[in-house]
Amino acid sequence: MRMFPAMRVKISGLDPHQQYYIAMDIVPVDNKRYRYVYHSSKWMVAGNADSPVPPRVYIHPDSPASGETWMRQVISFDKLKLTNNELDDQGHIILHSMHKYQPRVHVIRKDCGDDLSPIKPVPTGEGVKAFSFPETVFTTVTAYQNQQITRLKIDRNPFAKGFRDSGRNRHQQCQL
Amino acid sequence: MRMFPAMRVKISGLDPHQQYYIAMDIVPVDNKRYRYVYHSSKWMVAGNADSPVPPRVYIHPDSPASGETWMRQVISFDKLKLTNNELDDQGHIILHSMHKYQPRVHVIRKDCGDDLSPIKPVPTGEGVKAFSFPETVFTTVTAYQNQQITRLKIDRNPFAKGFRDSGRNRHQQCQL
DNA sequence: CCCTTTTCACCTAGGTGGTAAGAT
DNA sequence: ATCTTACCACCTAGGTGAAAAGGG
Repeated sequence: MRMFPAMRVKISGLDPHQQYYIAMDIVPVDNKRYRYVYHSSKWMVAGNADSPVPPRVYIHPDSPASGETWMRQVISFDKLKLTNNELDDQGHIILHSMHKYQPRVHVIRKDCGDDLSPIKPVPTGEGVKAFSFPETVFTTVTAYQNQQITRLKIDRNPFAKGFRDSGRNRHQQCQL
Repeated sequence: MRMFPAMRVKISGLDPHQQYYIAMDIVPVDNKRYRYVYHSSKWMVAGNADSPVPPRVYIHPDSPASGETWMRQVISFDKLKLTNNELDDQGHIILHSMHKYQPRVHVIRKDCGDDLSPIKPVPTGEGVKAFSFPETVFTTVTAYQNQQITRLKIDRNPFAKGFRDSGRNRHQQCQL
């Protein structure tokens, strides 16, 4: 499934005439598993993290493009897909439920991206830079723990419009 | 709007490790305008062609890719879009209605595709080859002239499924 | 007990030909 | 008279949270 809200970034300082790949991966914040304590509305440590999963990378679909192209637009990662299926073969990013994660944005000069692949770790070294934003750390769930999150999603995600204005007309049907 | 059925090609003889763009353009077959004569079920010349339109090229969305990748798959042009609006700014291919056209497939070695653009003619010369298939010539219309074409489209295009099995249940509605 | 999966109605987004109205 | 456009019901394709069912 997709992330919502999606990560969106603006980039400056690229060489306008150089080609780049932009990619995202998602790394564990710590070595812990969490549970949500309802009465205190807090995430609490609930043991050690599950075993690591295969590394996956989301390569932004506009890649490769020139620095000029990347800098002209807001770069959105709304098509990135997550799964908790460790055997996934769709190229989705694999995460454990009930763990804390940090998304990272990678800017990769085209000549350094030869072994860039959705199923290999992001290359490191010359011509590759990584950026992460602490305010984007999140905790994975399979069911919402927090009504404020549910409200945010229903109010802001266009695909959830069916749950706004909820009471009326929702269960009427027509048998022809 | 899209073409249906779409052009689909298989390519062989590429260098597996060379990168290529694949593109399509659509060129006039002759300098004539046509009309359909119903009683004889034939297209007849009905004057000279309208004035030329801005050149457009559909660059296959998998471009660029290696010869190996291109040769492994059937290459479909089903996302290509046509319009009769000469002022189109969506990058669609512009055609006159009631004219005869021939689609062409272009194979462009990556290093020869530097000035490849949806709004410029396909480059020619070394590293660029064009292919056309006479059986794919077609005549443009804004309304179908021929019931066999209508039937083919309804029977084969998944989006037209609503017109199959036509009589039953089509006009029932439910007023809540 | 708590977490996960499945199924559902309800959306977004957009591709069909029919039909009636519009244009030349 | 003939071609074109705008609108419509009906599809495909797939993204929502709720609720029920499943699982350790």
